[in-house]
Amino acid sequence: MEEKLASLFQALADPNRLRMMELLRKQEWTVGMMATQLEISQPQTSKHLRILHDAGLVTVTIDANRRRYALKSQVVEPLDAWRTYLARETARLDRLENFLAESQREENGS
Amino acid sequence: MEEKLASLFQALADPNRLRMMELLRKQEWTVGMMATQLEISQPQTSKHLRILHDAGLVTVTIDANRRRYALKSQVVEPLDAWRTYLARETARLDRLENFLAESQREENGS
DNA sequence: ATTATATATTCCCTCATTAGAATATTCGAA
DNA sequence: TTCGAATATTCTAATGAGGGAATATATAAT
Repeated sequence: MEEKLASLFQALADPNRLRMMELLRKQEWTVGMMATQLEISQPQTSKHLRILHDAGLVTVTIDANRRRYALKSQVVEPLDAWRTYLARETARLDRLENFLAESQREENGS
Repeated sequence: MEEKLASLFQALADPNRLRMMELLRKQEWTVGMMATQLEISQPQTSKHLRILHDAGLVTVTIDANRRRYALKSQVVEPLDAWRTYLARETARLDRLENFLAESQREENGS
């Protein structure tokens, strides 16, 4: 089990692939569309999509000489869970920084 | 944001570190305890725990010359979300396999 | 049949990651 | 202050991942 979960996280552990996942939340994408949107090369786009597909995170529909990639619906929830977590942590850190900045100002008596 | 999330997943994208996370769900652990439990070397244990700590997934309490590592409570939920997802997917695949095996038997008329 | 388009794959290079071994650091105990 | 236990760090070798360029494959259009 640990192995499988590790592969999953490995597939997600790349900024470009996460950007792809984000785009895929909204709609299906062909390789060319994605490459244009993300401003990365077509081969890179294909490679990253293959990794996501191998990890079972996306589906492919072959449509003539195009491939339409789509997000597996089951992935949305766990992905959101992490995004929520990260958003909360970031907010928490921001509040901490503000607090520390306040304390600093108070020390200076300004 | 993508960058931060990618680092998070990167930290989790290792079987040993996931085993650590699993152990940490139950209780706090010192480095030595974990090394023994997981049967990996002390330096490796320290290194992996450092990665988890740098990613903000665990906390450390310095206690004389020991360190007690604990899971940050906020990570339990998103981690569980993925485990649930994986369990469901595995179950789904198992059912599919069973179905295909059945179909095969029917074809043979046995 | 030939050509153009969309996508995938391969090769190569570079950089990151992992594990093991050895060493350094920290702290309590004697 | 010296010793031992617990932990961290460094060094090195092996493996893996990501990007660019070139090439291969598949399909539609002519």
